[in-house]
Amino acid sequence: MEEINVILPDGSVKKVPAGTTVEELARSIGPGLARDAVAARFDGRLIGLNEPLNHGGHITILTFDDPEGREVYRHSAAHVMASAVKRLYPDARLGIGPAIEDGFYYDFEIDEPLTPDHLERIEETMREIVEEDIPFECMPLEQDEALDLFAELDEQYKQELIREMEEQGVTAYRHGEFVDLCRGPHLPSTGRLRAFKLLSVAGAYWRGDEGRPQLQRIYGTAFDSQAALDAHLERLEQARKRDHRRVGKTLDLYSIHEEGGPGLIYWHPKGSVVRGEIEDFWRVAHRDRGYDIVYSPHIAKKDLWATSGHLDTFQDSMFGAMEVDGVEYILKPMNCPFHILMYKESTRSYRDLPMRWAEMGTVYRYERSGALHGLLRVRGFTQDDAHIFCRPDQVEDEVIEVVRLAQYMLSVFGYTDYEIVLSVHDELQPDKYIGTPETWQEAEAKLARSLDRMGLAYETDVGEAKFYGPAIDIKMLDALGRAWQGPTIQLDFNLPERFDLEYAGEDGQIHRPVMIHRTVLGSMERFFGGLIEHYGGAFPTWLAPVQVVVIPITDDHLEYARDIQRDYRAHGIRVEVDDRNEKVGYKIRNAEVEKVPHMLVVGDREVEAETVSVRSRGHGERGNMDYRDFQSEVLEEIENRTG
RNA sequence: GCUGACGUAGCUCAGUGGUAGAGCGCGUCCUUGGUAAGGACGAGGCCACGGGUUCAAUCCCCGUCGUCAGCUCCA
Repeated sequence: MEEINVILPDGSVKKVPAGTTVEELARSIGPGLARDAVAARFDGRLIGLNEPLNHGGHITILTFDDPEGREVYRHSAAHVMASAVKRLYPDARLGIGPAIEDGFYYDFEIDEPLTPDHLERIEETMREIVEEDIPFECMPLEQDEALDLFAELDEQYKQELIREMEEQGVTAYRHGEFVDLCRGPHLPSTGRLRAFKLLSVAGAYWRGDEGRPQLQRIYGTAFDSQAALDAHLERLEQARKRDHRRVGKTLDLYSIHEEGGPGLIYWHPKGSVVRGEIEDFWRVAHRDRGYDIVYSPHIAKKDLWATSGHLDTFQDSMFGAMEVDGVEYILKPMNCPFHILMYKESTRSYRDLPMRWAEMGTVYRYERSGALHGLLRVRGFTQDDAHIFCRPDQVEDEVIEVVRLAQYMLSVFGYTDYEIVLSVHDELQPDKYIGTPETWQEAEAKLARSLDRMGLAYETDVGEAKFYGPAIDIKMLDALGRAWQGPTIQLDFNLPERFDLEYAGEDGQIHRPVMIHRTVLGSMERFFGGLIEHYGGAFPTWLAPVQVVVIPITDDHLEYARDIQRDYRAHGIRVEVDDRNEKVGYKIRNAEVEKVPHMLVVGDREVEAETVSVRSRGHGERGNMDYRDFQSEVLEEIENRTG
């Protein structure tokens, strides 16, 4: 038989008979690999384990540890789920069912609404299908054959997909009685699935279009071992424990009230301390970088929003008008027109530019009720906004300075990793934007050049630009590796045009300035929500609502405890005395649960020696220290924002 | 906004067609205890709101509001 050479990832060459399957190849390399293999990449093409190798080439055998292997594995799990659903609900119509990050989903049209009980039954049926170990078979079909097949199966959504396919021929995959339109590849058989779980069910519009039918989407996940699945579920549980809505409640940071209206945040004293610290820090950081800090009103006449273009492109997000003296006013959804009015207050010279105006500006936006989410998606929020008015030749440098500021601010809050996205306009949806194609291209090019000059890697997202200009969006990764929308830097040639902004150039002529809209934290609400989860509620000392708790052992030590409180407080430390009639252990537990950074236990020994017995979050008992020495330590920790 | 689930004490949650329970928290008292929960007693509920069915509704049905999981949309 003819022999072929397959080249493995390490460069070694393996000689095998032509027609050897990937699985056989894996077995010849080692039993471990044979056991874990799920698919392979052969000369750039993703193939299944059953596929015979008919010619030589480069091969990488993929396991669950490879992202692509994971995708194949979970996609097969989605098929198994779909076949289970069809067994239980033969009338169910199939939508699509891809693998996604951390799992998979499948969309179905089923008359009966699915509940968690249904999921259990589906999961049970999936286990049966896995037990039956049914082989996955690939079926290459011509377009019209496929159409006939799915017409016969009464799968209208699949038919729609086939009709829109441009390439010649399609493939379907079959296991047992179940057939699905699918590019593949798949696991060799259903028995290869080792661990899976269905997680939730929710509505999802067919093809993401609100105007089309809503299907029922079942989410699930699959892993190559029960242990890995358990670990993943444990991670979900850990994330749930950090949920800012839960932590915000237990730590008494903020609330939302049905009586007051959804999406409106009430900052409690403790949450307000954190916010105040963030704002103080923010102000200093901005003044240091040449920003002026301004304030502006909350409402303005409707005409202003017509001039800015908000009425045309942002109206769906704006609260309705209120009438004052026969004139309509609108609650501000953005701060920019206000800063623009201030800019126009006097004639500006090129010497004045750049002008950097920053404002903690509270804005209101109408968000659809289903979009609201804790602190992350609200209807009233305070942006750490700023507008930089500059000359065209200053844009790139200004953008770079903003990115640097953002990097600095994020690092202070412990966000060391982030992803940068260049959000550009979508030429196919011109009515989403104001301005001409030329100005858009110029603006997008300037942003890209700034990033290039900094040597920063970024992705480009088409259609993610604001209505007035493109943006650099920075997504910060938190302690659990999740991405949060953070700083955004938006370039705007359009509003200066609409408001006819001017400055006198060195040449004595009138010129048009450029505006940079930017936030480095986003909004106080969203940033705070992210921060709560990032730290799991255990704020570093400089942000902690209570920095030190003094714990007297008995009432005899109360006076000393209060002396310490007075002294620490006079030095600006947020310190409380736990004077309740409880035992030390109880008070310590309480302070631990509230994630107070430092506890000072004081009893006879401490009163005698003017010391404190220190217990710090994450360190446990640290022994006795002079109370003034420890105070210096805390002050240093706050000053340096460590700890 | 859409689909589904949910809404019971301050919080987390049980529960039943015959007007309600636990733990934590809160209050009072006892206790003065050395590094993650001492004990006793007590207060606290229009069972989200509005209709309907029923002799009787917290429970069943409808609607409204809100929350949650998503979809869609965003700082």
